[in-house]
Amino acid sequence: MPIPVALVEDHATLRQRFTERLGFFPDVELTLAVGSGEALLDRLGTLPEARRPRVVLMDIELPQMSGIDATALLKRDYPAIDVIMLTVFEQEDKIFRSIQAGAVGYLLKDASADRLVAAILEVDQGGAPMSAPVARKLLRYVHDQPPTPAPADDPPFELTPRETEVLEHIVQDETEREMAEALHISPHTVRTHVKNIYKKLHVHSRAAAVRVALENRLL
Amino acid sequence: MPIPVALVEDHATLRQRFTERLGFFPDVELTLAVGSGEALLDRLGTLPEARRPRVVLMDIELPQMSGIDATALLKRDYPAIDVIMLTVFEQEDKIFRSIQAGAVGYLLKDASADRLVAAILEVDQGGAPMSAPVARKLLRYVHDQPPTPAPADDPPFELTPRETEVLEHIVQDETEREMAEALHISPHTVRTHVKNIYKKLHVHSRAAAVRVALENRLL
DNA sequence: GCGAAAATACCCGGATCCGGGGATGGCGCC
DNA sequence: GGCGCCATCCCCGGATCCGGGTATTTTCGC
Repeated sequence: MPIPVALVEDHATLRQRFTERLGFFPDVELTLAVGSGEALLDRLGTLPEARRPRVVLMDIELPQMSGIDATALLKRDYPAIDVIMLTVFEQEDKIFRSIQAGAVGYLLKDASADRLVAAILEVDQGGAPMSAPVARKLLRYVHDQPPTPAPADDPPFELTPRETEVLEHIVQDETEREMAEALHISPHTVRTHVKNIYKKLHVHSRAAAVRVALENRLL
Repeated sequence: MPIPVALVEDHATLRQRFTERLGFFPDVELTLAVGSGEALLDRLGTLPEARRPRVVLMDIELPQMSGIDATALLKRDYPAIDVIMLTVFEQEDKIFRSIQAGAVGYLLKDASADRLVAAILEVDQGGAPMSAPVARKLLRYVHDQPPTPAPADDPPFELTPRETEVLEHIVQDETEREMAEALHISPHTVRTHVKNIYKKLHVHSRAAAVRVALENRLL
């Protein structure tokens, strides 16, 4: 049973080209090709569920309603339908807005027919086709987000309970004398704890220790 | 010229298996295989830049220092080296923590040798190899984040461009003398910039400055 | 009871940081 | 031309940090 696919592309000649390119593949069937997001939503409203596409190829640059806005509305009303964005070239801000609108794939318009069909199949099977640069951008986005807290059971950098306590005071920017008073121990003891912490974190200064602590959510 | 690759895997038999599997491919060369994150960092410290690996295959489950912690330290000290995480099965929380530690690839340990080498080549060319489920998880993460706000026109804490530059070097844990050399200015100049930065961030030490910079994402 | 790890404490000398202040020149704006 | 801001440079003295070690006691699991 071929996967029913819809295409949203405002240029008629390009719609024709896509129709021809997909026509040679038995695994997919272009059952709908429209020129705008509005038209897609209108048509979907008239189709019974069995006749709806499972995957939509959505041009990101559409007149009036953008492909991103159309994707958001589509996913709102038909969450089971997967959307692959089509664009001429990759723009980072639009990649993220597409994904946040609910697209699960992102392809260049001039991708080969093989590539297109492979993407449709991958999406239909729960994947998320994207080019290498797009994947790297996603990683960078996740990397730049605030750190995801680690499960508490994972002992971070093998710090002992007392070392963790000292590290907390380091992050609070206390001097070693102040730490000693707060913990009721000798400043010499604090010094030794600090040296051991530095060794475990592979750092050579309290500023670096603070950074590792915050970046790895040790506290 | 084959890509120099390092492997961090605590089980000797698995290290041997990886060595054998990669041995048949002329595009990559396993130049280093160690049993722990600590050992990797130690070895890297003794290697000149030309002899360092370009890609590291990092077992996520390592005794003592975890693969994630090792990745964070590795990226801090050797940002040009790419890391591919190896795991037995995909755990969502570790995927994200791996990426936030700086990994750019994520593979199952039982991936075929072809898949492994393809991933190494992809990473080396700026890609981010991942399985379909992992890609879908990334998309879901991005989708679930609050919409990305436009960058504020207001510079945070009113730091001047030069002060921001100095702050970056502070976060990199350089001494004031090192900063002076890097920026081609006098250490006295760096000192004045540092004092001005402290005043604007309302802190009294570089550790506190690092903390404010990281917590407020000033860089 | 034993061994290992953790916690504690101490010393030394060098390096760096910190905060107080001062100064000059360039640049853009009024 | 004057003003304010930015970037630059300098000096001083005190405080703190850092890394090299060493040692003893306490705690905990076996």
